[in-house]
Amino acid sequence: MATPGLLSIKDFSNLTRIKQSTLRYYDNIGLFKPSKRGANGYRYYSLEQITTINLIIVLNNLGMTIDEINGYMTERTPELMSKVFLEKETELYDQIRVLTERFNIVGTYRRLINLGLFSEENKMTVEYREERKFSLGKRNRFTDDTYFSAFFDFIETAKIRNVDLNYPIGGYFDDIDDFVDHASRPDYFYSVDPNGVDLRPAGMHIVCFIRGDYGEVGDVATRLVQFAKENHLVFTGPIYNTYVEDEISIVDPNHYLLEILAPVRKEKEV
Amino acid sequence: MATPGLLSIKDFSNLTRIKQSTLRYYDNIGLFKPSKRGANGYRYYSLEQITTINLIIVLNNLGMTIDEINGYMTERTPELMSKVFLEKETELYDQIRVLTERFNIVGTYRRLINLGLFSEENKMTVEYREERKFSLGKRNRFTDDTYFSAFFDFIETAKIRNVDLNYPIGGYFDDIDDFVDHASRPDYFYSVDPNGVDLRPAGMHIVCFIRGDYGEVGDVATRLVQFAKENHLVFTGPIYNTYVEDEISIVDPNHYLLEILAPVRKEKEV
DNA sequence: TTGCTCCTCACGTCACGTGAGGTGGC
DNA sequence: TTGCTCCTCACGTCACGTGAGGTGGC
Repeated sequence: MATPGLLSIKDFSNLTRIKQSTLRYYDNIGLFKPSKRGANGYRYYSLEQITTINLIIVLNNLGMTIDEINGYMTERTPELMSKVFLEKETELYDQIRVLTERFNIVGTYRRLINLGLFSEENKMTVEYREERKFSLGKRNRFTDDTYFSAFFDFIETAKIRNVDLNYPIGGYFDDIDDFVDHASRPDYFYSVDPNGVDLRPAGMHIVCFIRGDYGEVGDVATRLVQFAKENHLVFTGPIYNTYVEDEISIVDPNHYLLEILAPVRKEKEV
Repeated sequence: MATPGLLSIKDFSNLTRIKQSTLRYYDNIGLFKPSKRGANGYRYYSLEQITTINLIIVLNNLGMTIDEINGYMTERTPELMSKVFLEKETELYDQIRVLTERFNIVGTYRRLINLGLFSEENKMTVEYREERKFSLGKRNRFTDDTYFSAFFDFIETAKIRNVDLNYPIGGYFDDIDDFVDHASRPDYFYSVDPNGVDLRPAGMHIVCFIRGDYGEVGDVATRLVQFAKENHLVFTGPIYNTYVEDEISIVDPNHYLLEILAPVRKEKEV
């Protein structure tokens, strides 16, 4: 400290934990200038400037731009700041919602991937599955030969129907007959959104994992029927096809991993 | 659609809701190229490219940089992505915590400002106040004439003691005697952190608002004692000085608004 | 000719961080 | 002379968005 009460840029930087480069930058743009300049151009800051820089740091920490902060440097009243802060709260709330949504998305993908990693392919088993929420799209209409025609519709109407496309996507068949009849053309597409409005109830399911591109399921539908017959099981609900490994985790489209879930109960003995 | 199954940049942009400028940018940097270029340089995208761009969008929405995404375009396995996603979840969780903290900070300032807006200055009243959390700093030692010497210590040790400096700051006196004795030199500074480890209990308080710069409280301490005497009140705890309007909402330092709280109970009748 | 779609190229953005090259006082 | 602190200036960053100026086909 050369002059009493005045701090060099180094001391002021250490005290406030603001980088020297930032202090120079704020000086250059006119946001926050040192109270004195030495003959050699050195910057000197006064103790009183701590409250000013604190204002800047707090507003900056609240996510305000330099421009906004600059505006409040000369003109701020309790009434105005109360209003501004209320708006900031709304903004922050929205940002938190977006990040929470992302958090759910990564978690959903990760859990599906792990499900695939711990499963055996092509083997049919009967397992208890907990309930899961999801979001059905509109009913599919395949207007031409391609799988895409209905898929486009799903994508295009997703926003209107509040279906979040960031989650993995699955195919839904009203019943086993539909699945046997047109296994590569689901009656609906759906998004595996854990906050969706539709519900897959808990219960026993035939579970089978198979590999292939979208819509390629081979003869799994008839094998499903066969397996049910052999094990005295009756189908009790829609068929769920969920890609637990899709383009997100697999490079080669021919190796996506599909989980097929068919809710069942035991045949009643006569 | 000139070529069957191929989409112009406009159509592809509309379908995927990705801006044309973004598609051109992704092409330029080599992240995502159209499957064909016309003789005139026009870009044409195939339907199959939707899954690829979906991968990019999803990873982008998860907050990954273009560089990270580029890395995963050629090399990704379920095992790797499961690991990466777990790390992303941690990152996102931290970001959510930061934003939640900011949300609390703006809310705290706003509520203090509103408190000031609805209060009358210089008037003493007795009011019930709910409990509030806060964070005490270390005990103050004023090594020279200035208010700053102790304040610096508070700021410098804040990080070590986990005291969040983004919240408004107040002064704390062990009892009314200390306040009368050295009203502009609190025994402690504290941060009005709603997640702090210290607690101001609920109860009746003498409340008074006065205006002035930091540490300028005039004769309010003796007036407090006088008021208590007249109203047969006994002081039962520490004195809390909170700046409800500080540099954050007031330009002129001589007009900060200070709230003084003194917990009291009625004198027992003999 | 007009309108539409598409192209390339260059520059702007936001809040700094970094590094080169140089100065001044002990 | 060496080491330290400070200075200015210029360029880089990140993921695009914007605008100028021009082309090609109906």
